[in-house]
Amino acid sequence: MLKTHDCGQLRAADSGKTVMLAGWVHRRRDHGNLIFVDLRDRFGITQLVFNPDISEQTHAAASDLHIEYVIRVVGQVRERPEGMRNPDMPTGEIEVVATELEILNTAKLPVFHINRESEVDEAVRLRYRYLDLRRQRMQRNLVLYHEVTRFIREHLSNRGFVEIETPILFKSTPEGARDYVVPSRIHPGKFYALPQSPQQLKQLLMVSGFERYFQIARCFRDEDQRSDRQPEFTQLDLEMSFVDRDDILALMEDLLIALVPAVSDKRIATIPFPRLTYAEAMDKYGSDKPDVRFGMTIVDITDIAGKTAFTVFSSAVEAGGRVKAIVAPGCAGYTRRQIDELGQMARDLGAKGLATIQMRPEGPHTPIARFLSPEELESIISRCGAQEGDLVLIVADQPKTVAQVLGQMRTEFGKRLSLVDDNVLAFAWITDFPLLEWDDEEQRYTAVHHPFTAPMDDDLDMLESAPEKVRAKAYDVVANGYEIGGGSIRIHRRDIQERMFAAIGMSREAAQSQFGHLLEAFEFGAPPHGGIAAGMARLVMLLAGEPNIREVTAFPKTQSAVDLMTDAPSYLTPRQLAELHILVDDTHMSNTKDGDA
RNA sequence: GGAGGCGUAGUGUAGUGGUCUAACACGUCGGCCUGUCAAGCCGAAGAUCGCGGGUUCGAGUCCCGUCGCUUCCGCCA
Repeated sequence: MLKTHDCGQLRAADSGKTVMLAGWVHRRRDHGNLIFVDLRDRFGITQLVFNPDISEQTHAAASDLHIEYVIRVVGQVRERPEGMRNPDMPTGEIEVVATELEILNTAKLPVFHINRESEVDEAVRLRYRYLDLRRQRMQRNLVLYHEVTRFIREHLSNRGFVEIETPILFKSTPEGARDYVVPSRIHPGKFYALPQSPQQLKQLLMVSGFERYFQIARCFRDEDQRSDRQPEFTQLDLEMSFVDRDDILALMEDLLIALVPAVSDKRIATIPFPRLTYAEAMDKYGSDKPDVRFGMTIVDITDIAGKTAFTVFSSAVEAGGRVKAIVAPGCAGYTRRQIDELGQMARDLGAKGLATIQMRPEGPHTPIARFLSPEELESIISRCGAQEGDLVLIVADQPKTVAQVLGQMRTEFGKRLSLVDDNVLAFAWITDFPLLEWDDEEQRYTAVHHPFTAPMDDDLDMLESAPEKVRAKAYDVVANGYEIGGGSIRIHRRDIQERMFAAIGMSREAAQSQFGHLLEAFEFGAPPHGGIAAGMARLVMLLAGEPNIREVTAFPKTQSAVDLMTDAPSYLTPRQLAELHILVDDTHMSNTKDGDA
């Protein structure tokens, strides 16, 4: 080892010891004679002192040090003189008086500040990610990620779970997300697909009798990015046999309740986690991943509004729509311009318009006053529970649109009015999802969750007659407006799985060629089973209080799925393409003969 | 595929049609300095204002296009 101690380790009790430290020059304070160097390694920072009275040669060498040089130092630990201790740093009571200095490597000037937490353009950070990862924020976040992973592995291992790896080169299935594919050299024209999740394989492991499986699993989905979505990501994936829904929920809830205090200072809002059905969540929060840290729930005023003379309301109700409202506390004083901006936001979200009631001291003010009787207005206000000083926002439309608009506006006001506490994690379960939904584009039903999700027993006989009414044994765990994980009890019988494939418009032949292995496995004694998968980065992002998952990902890709550091994806050489039996359109070839190579 | 935001020295910002011959902070370089810890003081260098085109007597500033990053919608079994 080039060091006897790390830079976060030495204390007053170590004074007098001769030590060897190695790391990066974090800062240098050159007083001409005395030189102070803050030496940084992964574990902390220790102050070095170079004094010409101790070693003239070493002091002269220290004059040539620059930021981020990699050095090794030999010296004596010394308690700092009274009044010169730094209570803000763990090693602040000591310093190391350097007697020897070796420059292990020089460093170009970093393109951004490594020794301060200043904002830097993210493209620059990603281009030089190895430098960005030296900074405190990323060091802290990646260590947290590791702690979360380690905790989960121990927690589940202690409960009889076995971690089993499943292949990354797998089979393409057209259901679900777009696949990332890998050409086969040995089998011209054939492709592997990278797994979107280990779903089928973990179900097969249940057929194999492992009973309790988990995996910290890499997954790949070729869809557009979001602040909480990367093209490749990691899931905590788990599956259990001989369980029902509440067993999975209890396991996951126990895990999260134990995890949060073990790795963070965040407080869990409510234990046990609240449970909402999908219908309740959409009704009250306008979202299937509601932020339940604050109220402002959506109020249904369809019965009152539908009878008014305001045709926007009544015609929406006649068309099968709903009229709903949220109450923004303390916003009655909004200016005309602010109200107009809210109206524009509502239209941008898909509403035809936005009705408002400003609860002013002199009485309710609303642009639609002339369409409402005083009793109707009073009735709406009373239903919403609006008080003086509040602002009521009303949207009339099809249920889906109303939920979308008011749900998003609720989220906006949650931020705007600081109703959300960043130190709180408000977990909740969303249950009773619909099994299927109609897809206009494809002109068929598609699985809301995935086609292996079991229908509720009571709804099974509607699978063919009223597919949209069938509820699934599916559940999501959400926190602070993010979907943290989702799972279900699975189908474990061939006949029901075949009916499910038929319900999503899949022919027997297609089912056989794509999922024949699974159908066949179900005939060899598949136990009842179910599981859940949770996005690791989303969870760590919330634990770290970060605004996106790139901040907890070592080497993330940009929104256009590019790695700015390596420039992946890149062109292949003609020789590589030939070997893979791939013809690429001239317009999509590199203009250099050797591709990117 | 669509909508919005951003792009000015190494980094972060200011500049919203006319001494902008582009300012400030941090950093960098040179000098001084033996107790600093975001060290201090003095001085200096450093920017074809993302790229291309247009409007104008005049464009960092307005318009069009394009590229990059980002947020959201679609998409994400």
